Amino acid sequence: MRISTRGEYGVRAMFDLSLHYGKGPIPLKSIAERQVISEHYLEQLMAALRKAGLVVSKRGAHGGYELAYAPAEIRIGDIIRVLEGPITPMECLDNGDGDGPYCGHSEQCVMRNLWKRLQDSMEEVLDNTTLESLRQDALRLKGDE
Amino acid sequence: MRISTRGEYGVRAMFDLSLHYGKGPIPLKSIAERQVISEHYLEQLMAALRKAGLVVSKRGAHGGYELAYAPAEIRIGDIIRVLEGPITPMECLDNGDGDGPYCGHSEQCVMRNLWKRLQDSMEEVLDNTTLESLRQDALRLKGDE
DNA sequence: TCAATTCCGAGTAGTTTCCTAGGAATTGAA
DNA sequence: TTCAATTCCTAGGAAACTACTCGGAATTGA
Repeated sequence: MRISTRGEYGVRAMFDLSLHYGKGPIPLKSIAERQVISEHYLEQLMAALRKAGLVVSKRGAHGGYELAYAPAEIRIGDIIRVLEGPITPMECLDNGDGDGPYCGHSEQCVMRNLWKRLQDSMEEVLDNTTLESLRQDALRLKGDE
Repeated sequence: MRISTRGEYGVRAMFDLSLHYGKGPIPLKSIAERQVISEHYLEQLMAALRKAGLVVSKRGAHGGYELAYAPAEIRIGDIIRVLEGPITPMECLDNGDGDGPYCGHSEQCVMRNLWKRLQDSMEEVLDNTTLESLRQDALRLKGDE
């Protein structure tokens, strides 16, 4: 039931980008330094996020990455799905058809309903939190200091 | 973000036991057959559940396992915690102290709050569902057929 | 005594995780 | 034109984890 470093680092990096949104491309190196993440590893995560269309990149000198949309448009769930795969506690919830080995048993449906409720509650949190809401949280926290 | 077969099988086995609650010990072999789970593997899971006090066992002929408490007393979260470890999307939420490498940064707290909300929503589902509620669901489903 | 059962520890193939390594391609600036 | 800064790409690899299997000892009721 853990989010791996892929998801964790990915969200941290995207949050970092959201703090620099509108200031042009941010080099991966600086993100990696601020967030204390292996540069080469983060590179792979950014590649996935780029292919998914969540960030855009610019190569060469003064290149880097920036968010493809405003922070308010990017949900944490979107990031997690790219880096960790579907948000689901159980595989059978994923492939629309109920083709697990035991599906069709009433018992199985009871289980499926349970896992579905869990999935829904997870997605509710992750899809109702955007990079912008995190940014607001951070501003508020800073103000409280 | 997946529950492994340990958690899945464990919940299925415990649900199976709840359907036979009060009828004396149920041999592991019959649970494994009904649930189509490897006997030896399930044995290991039951050992963990026994050590955690969720089931009691009886050895020898006519032995088997039964729930240590009434189905209404056993939460799915209890089972998952025994078999999968703490229900938490991020390790830093687990060890009470915030001793991760980045804790203390306001940024880190923003992340921590996010993961905490996710954890809470997961625990809410898992701890508000008991074996008894699953049993009721199953009865209702059966009645609808 | 025997068959059914739990209990226990070891081993293992395959997958996943979290990286590291090295270099090609692109770009802006001096 | 050159050079440094950057993204992009592929490959590899150690360690941990997952989902088991195997074999046998101990216990118990008939």
